[in-house]
Order: sequence, then C-alpha cells, then structure tokens
Amino acid sequence: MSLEEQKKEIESLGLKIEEKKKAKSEEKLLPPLPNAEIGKVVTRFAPNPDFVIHIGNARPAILSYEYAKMYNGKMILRFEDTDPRTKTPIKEAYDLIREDLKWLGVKPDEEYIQSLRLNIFYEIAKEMIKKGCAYVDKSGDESKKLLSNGMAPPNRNSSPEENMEEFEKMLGNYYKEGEAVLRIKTDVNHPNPSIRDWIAFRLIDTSAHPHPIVGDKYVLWPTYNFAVSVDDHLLGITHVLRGKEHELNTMKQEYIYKCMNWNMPNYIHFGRLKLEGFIMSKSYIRKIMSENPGNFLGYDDPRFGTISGLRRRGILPESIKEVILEVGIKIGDAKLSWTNLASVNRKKLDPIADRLMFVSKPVKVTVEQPSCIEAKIPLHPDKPERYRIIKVCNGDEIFIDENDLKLKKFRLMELANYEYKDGMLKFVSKGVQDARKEKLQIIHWVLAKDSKQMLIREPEGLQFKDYNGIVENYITNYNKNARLQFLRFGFIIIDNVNPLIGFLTHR
RNA sequence: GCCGCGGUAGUAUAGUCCGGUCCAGUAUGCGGGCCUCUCGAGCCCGUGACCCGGGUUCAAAUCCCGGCCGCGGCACCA
Repeated sequence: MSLEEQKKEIESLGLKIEEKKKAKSEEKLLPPLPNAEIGKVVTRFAPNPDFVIHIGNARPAILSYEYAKMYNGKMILRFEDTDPRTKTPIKEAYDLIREDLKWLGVKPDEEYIQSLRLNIFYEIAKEMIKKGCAYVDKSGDESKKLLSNGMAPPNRNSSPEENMEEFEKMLGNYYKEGEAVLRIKTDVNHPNPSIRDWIAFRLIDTSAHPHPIVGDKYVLWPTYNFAVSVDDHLLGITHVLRGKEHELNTMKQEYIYKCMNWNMPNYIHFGRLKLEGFIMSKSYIRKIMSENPGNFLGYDDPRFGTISGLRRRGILPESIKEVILEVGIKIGDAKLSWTNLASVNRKKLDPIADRLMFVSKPVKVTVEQPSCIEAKIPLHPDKPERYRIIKVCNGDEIFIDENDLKLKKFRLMELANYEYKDGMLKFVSKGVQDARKEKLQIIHWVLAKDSKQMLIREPEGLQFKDYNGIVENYITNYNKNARLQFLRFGFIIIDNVNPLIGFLTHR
C-alpha cells in the first residue's frame, strides 16, 4: 500500500472514530445557557496576544465555540491588545493563537483586533463624558488616595464641557504618561475600592513602548474593562463565558452599560483549570525559557501545558475538547489529571496508530536456527491486510530488550520461539500454539540489519527521560508528526526524522 | 486584612435550583477474570465519595446556621 493510500485509510478510519465519538459526546450535552435563543447566541473568545494559549485558555475558547454551535449562533475571536506597555502583545502571537484555535477545531465566525478600534473607543468615551458619566482626572496618586478613603478626586465634578476639552488634550498628546486618566463615575463609597471610579483610559508613551500592530500611532489607550464593555456591546455578544477572575470586572463593566443604556450580556464565570504536572503560567514559562536557553524546545515544548506543547506531545485536539466539555462550566476549580487526558487520548489513538517494534534498552544477540523464517507482521492488530515482512535467517543479529532477555525463553512476536542460551538465541519451535502451551511471554524485537536508532523522549515534569533505542527500519515510511504505537512501550509521535527523535505521548 | 465564590470516590463529573425515585450514576485509576501473537484496545466482575458539627423535616448530598479547607478579586494588567 502506498503512503497515499495509507493516509486515506487512516483518514477514513479517523473519520469513523470522529463520528463515533460525536455520538458519544452528544449524549453528554452541555447544560443550557440562560436566556439563550436558537439562532441568536453570540459568544466570543478574547485572548491577549502576549503569548500562546494554554489548555486553561482553551476552556473559554472551546466552550464559547460549542455553545455558539449548539444554539446555531456565532462566535467571535477578539484580540485584546490594549496594553502596549505592561502586557505588550507579541506580533507572532496573533497567528499562533489563530493556528492553535484552528487545530482545536474552533472556527470563529468573525475576528476583531482591539488596537485597530481605538477610534471607536474614543467616540464612546466622548459620549460618556457628554452624559456626565466620565471625567478626566489629573491628580494622579492623590486621587487614588482620596478614593481609597471614600472621597472624590478634585476633578470629579467638572462639567462635561471641561472634561471634553481635557479629553481632547489627552488625545492630542498634550499630557505625558501618568499625568491624566479618564475615570468612570461609579460610587466613591463602593465597598470594593477598585470599583470606585475605575480608570477607563490612560496615556502610554508608545514611542518608548510601541505596539506591535499600530506602533506609536496612539498614546491614549482604553483599559480592559472599558474596551471589553464597548466591544461586547457593539459586537452583539449575548453570552460571555470567562474565568471567575473576571467576576469583579463584570461589576465594573455594569457602570458602562447603565450609563449608555445598553443591555448587559449574560455572564458565566467558571473556575481555574489546571493540568496536573504541567506548567501553564505564561510568566513562568517565559522565565525558565530565558534563564535556561537551550534547555527548552520553544513555547511548544511538550513539557508545557500550552496548546502547541500538547499538540507536539501527540495529544489529539478531540481529546482536549472531550475533557474540556467534561469539565464544563462549573465555578469550582478543576485539576485535570494527566492519566485522564492520556486515557482519553489513548482510546482515540489506538485505532489509528500503526504498531512498530522499538527496543528501548537494546541488547544484540545472534540467532541460531535451521532455516530462514519470514515474519508477516500486521501494522495494526485490527487491520491484518496491512503488514510488513521481516525475514530472519541463521546467524542474523537481533535486538532484544535487556529485561526480556532475562526471561530466557520467550516468543519473538510473529516469528518463532527461542531460548537464550550460551549467549545465543536458539530456535525452539515456530508455532504460537507452542508458546501458549508453555505460557511463554511474547516479546518484541528488531532485526539489526534492518534497524534505525531512535531517541524517544518522555516528558517528566521539567525533565526528559531519554530512551536511546532501536526501531524497525520500517519507520522511514512515516513522516514528522506521525503517531505510532511502539509495541509494549507506548504511543509516540515522530518529532524529527533525521536524526530520528520522537516523544512518548503516553504509555 | 477586606470583599466575593466554592467544597460529591485518587482525579474529573452527574445529582443540589423544585428535599424522598441516591444505602449516590458515569468516566478514569486500582484489583480480579475473559479475549488478544503488545505491558495497547475491547468485554465482564469488583473497589472506592456526599468536608466537619449542629438545626429544620416523617425524610437532607440537596434547605438553614456555625466551623474548617480551597479558590478568585482588591492595578493607569488582561
């Protein structure tokens, strides 16, 4: 069978599995959304493009997409890149996030980039100033102090006209960073100090901190809560699915909706999602990568909990989707166990991964047998029509795992039964029945003259456990990213073809 | 410290709103068996949980109060 045919085969198989799984996950429906009407639900996934996304971000992304689909609505991707200074967006991150979403099967209907919408935010800000809902505050830390004591900053009662003039000055580069902010009038006595007249716009010196998309074109930038409220409304978002770290933001945003007389979307806040044993934190990943350059393979290092890391490790997007749907929208935190993800993934991999033999602790032994034997070994136990033939003759050298050799007597899978004596592998009998009768262990093996060296790396926390082993030469029929099962070893993914390097996805 | 929110087996989740059908379902893990020329998959059996203490009630995982534990927020970050 040609490689092309094989691919088709796998695809057709993969599709079947997909269908099977779909039927299953349709049984497990997501709970209904409040106030949701078929055809009218609009959700959004709004990442900050300052890094790649991880499995925790995948939760709002997948749920937003799935709910939109469930209600025949639409889902919007919105890049929230309104801080060129402390959370500076990375130019490449926009595409990397798009790629990760595509891989996850999340297909947004529309896409927006907030840094390209600043004029819209300015217009809404002006409306709010006219309505007396916002004011320009030039008192810096003094205002902060006053507010924390429940008192009004000096400019709080300026007229809309005065504020408009000041706002234009902010826009016109009249003030420097830190000299003026636009505040939303809330309640200076609100029990939570951070809600008291929160800041909607601040000045950022973009000549010193250029934005990756708009450079130094703008100095006046909206804060998260302002930009989010305006865009959620303007883009017609009906349901916001986000982490519980935003609960307070929802309260802040309410003031905008009230002032503008807009209807608030429905909010669903869920808990934090962690993947046991994986690093997810952007800042920590960045830190260890810069502290140990050369020790990590990139943001897609299989030891990281990033989407690209899991992909590179060999996890299937359907597996991620399945566990995310399983976790659902509970407010409580969830620690996904790796065993669980691995088990879900294994079941999806099992029918599509070809089986090959790889000896992780190879010992070379010579066989002694009366004649040549041809082993016809299926590439997959369920598909006996796809196979390779390995011919073994007297005097050939074979690699066997050091632990298996201790068994002394065993069956080489699909070949024959042998006894290890005097440093030689002596032929005993051929039939598998004999092996069964004697309860011989069936072990894997690799014919030396038909083999390749391969490095398999098992991610273990921040380390790799490396296996410098020997694999069948047949592996050259597969490309980078091919997923295989090495018999009695585990599921692997080919990361590099020359030299041969793979990652152990899981056992 | 202050504000808010949670706590079902090792892990994840169903049930909690509208108390009885829950001596708590499912998946995974673990133990055993079957099947299989893999230590994978599949099939079967088993194991294992309502944070603690009070209260309300004929009846509480479900309602109320207190405690303990955990999480989130308290930015000119998102």
